[in-house]
Amino acid sequence: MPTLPYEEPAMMPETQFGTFPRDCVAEIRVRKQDPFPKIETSPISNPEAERKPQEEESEKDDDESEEGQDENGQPRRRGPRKKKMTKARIDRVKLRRMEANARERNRMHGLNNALDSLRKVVPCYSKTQKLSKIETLRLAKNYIWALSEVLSTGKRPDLLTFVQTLCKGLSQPTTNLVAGCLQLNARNFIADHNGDASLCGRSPYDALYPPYHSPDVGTPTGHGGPSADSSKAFRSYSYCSAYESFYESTSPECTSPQFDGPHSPPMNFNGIFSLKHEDPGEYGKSCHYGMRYCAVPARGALGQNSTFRGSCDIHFPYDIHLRGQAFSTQEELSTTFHN
DNA sequence: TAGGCCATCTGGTCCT
DNA sequence: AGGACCAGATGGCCTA
Repeated sequence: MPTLPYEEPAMMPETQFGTFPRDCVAEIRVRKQDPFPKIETSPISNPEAERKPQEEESEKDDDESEEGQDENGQPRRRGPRKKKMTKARIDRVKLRRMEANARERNRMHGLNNALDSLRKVVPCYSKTQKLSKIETLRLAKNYIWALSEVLSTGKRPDLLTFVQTLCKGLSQPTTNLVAGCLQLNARNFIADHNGDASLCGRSPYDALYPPYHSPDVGTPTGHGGPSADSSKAFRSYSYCSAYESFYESTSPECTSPQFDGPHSPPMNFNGIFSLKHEDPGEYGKSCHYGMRYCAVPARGALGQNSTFRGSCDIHFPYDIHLRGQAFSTQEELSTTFHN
């Protein structure tokens, strides 16, 4: 339903006051709409605001003032007499509407700023390819979930499972983005229509562990994104070698005895997940972690990862965990995250 | 051109 | 009374 411009709807409060029959809805609306009518009555108590418009007011107000006169022998309109919409009153309504619009704009800007801040602390951040709002929220939720799993287990995480958790419910383009962020071979990382990331195809990883297949792997919907076959944008390289060269250590998946497959991490750690944040502006100063999305194409040779490290401007706790040895205690892990 | 995403306006509702 | 919050409507922009 199209919204009405200021001027005509200036009648709105009047309508709510008396044009409608006195049914329940009308009464409720009358009660809820108090601010407007009361503002309208306020000029009455203000002689200046009231007298001036009467003298120099437009024909509109004249017409309104004549409504109750019944001067032409016409039957008077039913219902309570409408209050005059003087120029001052109209201006007042306009002003309040403009102020409300400005507040609403500021509110939404604040919300967007918060979303931008959120974009910067989730794994995939790019100034050139911003995640949509909904995808940002989904990824953030998955990220928290995945980190909660790290905290709850206190073990070096399974990268694949971590990525799978991150990508749950995300659109295909965002899934590709996350996969790119994490330097996975997109051919081996697709999502089924439920949004659950899956492994398919062959890779050195497959040679060690049976690939995890969703029983229903297909082209995901949403955004008209590329299917698994079309995700050639990502270079094909070994997940393990990438991992190892990137982290200068052996991939846990390549050495761990068993791939457990995806599982659902707990929603939180001990019922509470709190992560003390630095000021966003501090991220660039303190970050020295490697895995970060820098809006650069996936690199085949991740061994030369110095370029990634130097330009880092966000935290990536997952990388914090990967770089170091397995945290011995939950406290140590928490300390790291909180610092 | 259709669909997705976004910003903005707007009126309703709730809260202080 | 006034502000915050919310959701619907609308139009613009972008991309496949």
